[in-house]
Amino acid sequence: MLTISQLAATAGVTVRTVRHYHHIGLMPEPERDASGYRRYSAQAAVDLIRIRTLADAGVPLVRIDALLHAQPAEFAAAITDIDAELQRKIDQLTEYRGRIAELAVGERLVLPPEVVAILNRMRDLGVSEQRVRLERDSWILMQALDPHVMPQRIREKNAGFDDPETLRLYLACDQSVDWNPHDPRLDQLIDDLDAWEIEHERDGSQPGYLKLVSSRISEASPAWQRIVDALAHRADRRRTAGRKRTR
Amino acid sequence: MLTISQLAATAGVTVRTVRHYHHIGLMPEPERDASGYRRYSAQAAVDLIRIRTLADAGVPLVRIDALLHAQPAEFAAAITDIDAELQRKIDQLTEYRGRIAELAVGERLVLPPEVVAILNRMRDLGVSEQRVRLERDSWILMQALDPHVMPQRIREKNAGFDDPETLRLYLACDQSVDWNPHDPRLDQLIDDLDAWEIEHERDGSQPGYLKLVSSRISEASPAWQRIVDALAHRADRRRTAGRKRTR
DNA sequence: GGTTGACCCTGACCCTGCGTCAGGGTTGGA
DNA sequence: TCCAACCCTGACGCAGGGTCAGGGTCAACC
Repeated sequence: MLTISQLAATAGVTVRTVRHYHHIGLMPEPERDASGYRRYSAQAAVDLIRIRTLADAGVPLVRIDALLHAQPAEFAAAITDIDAELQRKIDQLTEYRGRIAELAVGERLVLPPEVVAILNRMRDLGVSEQRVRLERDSWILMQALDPHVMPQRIREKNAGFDDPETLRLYLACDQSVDWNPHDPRLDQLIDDLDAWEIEHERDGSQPGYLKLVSSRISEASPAWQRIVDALAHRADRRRTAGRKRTR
Repeated sequence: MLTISQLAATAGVTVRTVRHYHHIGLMPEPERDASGYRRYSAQAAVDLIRIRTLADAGVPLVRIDALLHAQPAEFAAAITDIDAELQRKIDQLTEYRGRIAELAVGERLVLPPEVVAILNRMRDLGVSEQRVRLERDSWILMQALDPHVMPQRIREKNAGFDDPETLRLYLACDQSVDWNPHDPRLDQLIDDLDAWEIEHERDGSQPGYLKLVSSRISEASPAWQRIVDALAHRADRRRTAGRKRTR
């Protein structure tokens, strides 16, 4: 007769593991001696080794009991099944590795290299780091919520930086971050931006992620909040007027 | 401002996931509205998406917070580390697959083909299925506890089946399973077995696993128990006598 | 016969990353 | 006013054990 630690040593597992198998019903509880110690037969050693053989092959404990009593055909089917499951997990981890490899540094964390290039171009143009982070976050949201517009936006953004007027407005906005919301320079800036939107046929309507973007911009600075609100208001008035005329 | 389900939908996770991240401190709890509902800023959406980008690449949640605030060098180091961990898991699962593939059917579950061949040879010789199972279990124990003697035992076993006297004794033992322990035929059998052990220079001493084997044999039948006990007793007497003579 | 160290027992919490109740309160539209 | 669809907290469950905590037992040695 064996004690629990002898049994465990025989199968190369811990005492805790044996008790765990009793707990989940994978092995029956053996007889106890006078002082309540478990006493195992040699049969138990054989059973435990067979269980471990399966467990060491990655078979989940819940499936082992059925497998030990299965006919060859069922057994083969179950093995095939478990193998497929293992393969699935391997594929999952392999995909993880692929993604991890792409997370090289910093902003590459989420964004494609074209966008990283845009952010670096902004830094070169003297845009504040705060504004660059906001821009980065806008791209993150865009990628999460509306990824198919990314190439288009990337082209537009680069074109904007190539156009002197657009660039001037962009940098002016950047400067205005800590202006007082009632600063008269803001009125001029808003007029210019509104004109820019009309010229570029932006109607100020915002699909999904853009609401989050402008929400973030408003959160960042009172001056910017005023700009966003004013532009939205004007665009809204234009749409209303447009409907009147076409009615 | 976003509700929790809007935030979750934005990042493509469940509401439960967001609450879980609050619980473990990965995301700070946001403001609550008058009725106690969580209210999220657009910033929270960005943060959650960045978290999920890492989580979707297999980064454990506990490590994400540090990673989000890491410098590029630390970040790269951590990524390398996590990648190694993923590779380790993949290797583990791949080894599982290899083992699973070897678990073709029934006795192949644990035993090398030579042993399976021995078991089949026993069946062909007319040995009872009970005895075959006992034999199989003996090999299982041997493989677990003393694997390096396997080739030797396999040769001995096959040699035994090639020898008519050994084979006769083997089959006689098999027959005796349900004899009464006081059956006079047992006395003769024990004499023959003892003689066989002397001739083959077996001294009846038992290393590790053999104790378990004979323990299992004894458990299986009272007649066998008597055989095991009698042989052990005689071998013991011989050893004592041997020591006396050599003293 | 007392001590010491190695065992044994049960019960319970810990890890991961959430899913899934249970048992409520809130909101917004028909 | 009612109903569906939200929201809240709290708790258990999963796989496979690890790791205390707080005790009892056994064997050997002094």
